[in-house]
Amino acid sequence: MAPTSEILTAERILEATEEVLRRHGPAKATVVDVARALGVSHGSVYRHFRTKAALREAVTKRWLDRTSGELSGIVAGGSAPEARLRDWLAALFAAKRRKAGDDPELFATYMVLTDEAGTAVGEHITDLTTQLARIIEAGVETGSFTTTDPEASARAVFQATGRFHDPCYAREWEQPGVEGEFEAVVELVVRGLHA
Amino acid sequence: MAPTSEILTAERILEATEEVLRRHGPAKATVVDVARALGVSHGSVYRHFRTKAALREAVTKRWLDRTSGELSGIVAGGSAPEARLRDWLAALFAAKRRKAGDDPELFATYMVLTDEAGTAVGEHITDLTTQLARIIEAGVETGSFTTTDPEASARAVFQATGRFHDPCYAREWEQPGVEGEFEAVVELVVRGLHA
DNA sequence: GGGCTGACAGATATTGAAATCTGTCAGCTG
DNA sequence: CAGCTGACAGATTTCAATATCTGTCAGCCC
Repeated sequence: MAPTSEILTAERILEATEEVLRRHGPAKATVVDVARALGVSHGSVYRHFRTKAALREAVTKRWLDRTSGELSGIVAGGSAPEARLRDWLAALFAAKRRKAGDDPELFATYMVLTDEAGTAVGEHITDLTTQLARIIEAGVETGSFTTTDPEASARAVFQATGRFHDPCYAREWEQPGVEGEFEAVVELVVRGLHA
Repeated sequence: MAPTSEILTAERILEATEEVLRRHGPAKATVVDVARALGVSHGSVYRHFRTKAALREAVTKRWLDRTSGELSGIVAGGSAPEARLRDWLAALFAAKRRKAGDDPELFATYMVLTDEAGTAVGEHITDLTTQLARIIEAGVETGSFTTTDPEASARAVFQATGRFHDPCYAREWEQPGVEGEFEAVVELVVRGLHA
């Protein structure tokens, strides 16, 4: 519509794609829509992204990266490792719950996108478990935690708390009692990490 | 087709429905199909089940009950509570993995059914966590486990191991390394239950 | 010439008319 | 008369014709 006279860049295409996805949803968002929103022909979009799938994956990756960025601050924090672990898990839960609760439709859109995405989700999970591993390593050094393999423990902790961050459980995050369930699982897991 | 001369009973309808679901899948299985398989008119089916949804829910309930039945034997076993807990979790994982791996289409069918089912799934989960609570109570008595609320701990253990029994993870149960991941989570959880 | 356009072929999605299904019930049948 | 049938109304699903989209590319424009 508004033929913005700026140069067409991958970044601008990604922004427009996010907007189109927000408006139309994952099923009806077409690259023609994206091109129209940018005031260019759809051929130009294909100059920056080989396929529609690649474009969607790039949008997904951006979204996922924003989420891990929100958490990375906690890893370096100065508090005791056990408190940091609890904080990190609580922050992950809170972030996911907020995203799912504030705009359920957009969240559903990204659930569809992450299902399509090839490597992006795997990389995101690796990213998060690596953050977890750093915290656990710190705990091993201070003697709070005991484990022979912090990476493996990090994966176990991540998987054990899946109910509170895996999107497939999103609809249960608003039910009464989840807070308590979250506390109970975190308690179990933290105790399991101790000597 | 073959007009079995026996009396039409809810049980026979449920069996025929399972067969029709196995053959046609959840989307294309109609109550007309079920009636045809039994050699009766579809009106007769409605004499035993008020709606198609009620019929499907009854089939789902039967299937779920068969699964919990398989596990209940372990709860009463004579071994040490910790070993019993490990056995029970391993048996749950093995049972789910077998069902999903042997006949993926049928498993997918039941995933659709359980999504529709109203209370049946919740009751099934309550059933399983109650079994878990019995084992944990036994462990508290022998001093192996420490917890103020075995029911709550049972729910936490069940949720923490969700990745290895929740159908939404079924596709990951065949990937290499799951065994190890399962062991790691069970280890974490069992340690968390200790004093 | 680097970046963009727009027409094109094949694949995918939409649409609306026709077919099938669900749930009911008056009446048949043994 | 208890249990079953089959025709019916409204809801849902199928199917095929039609429209739109994806991905390519020769050529245009700045």
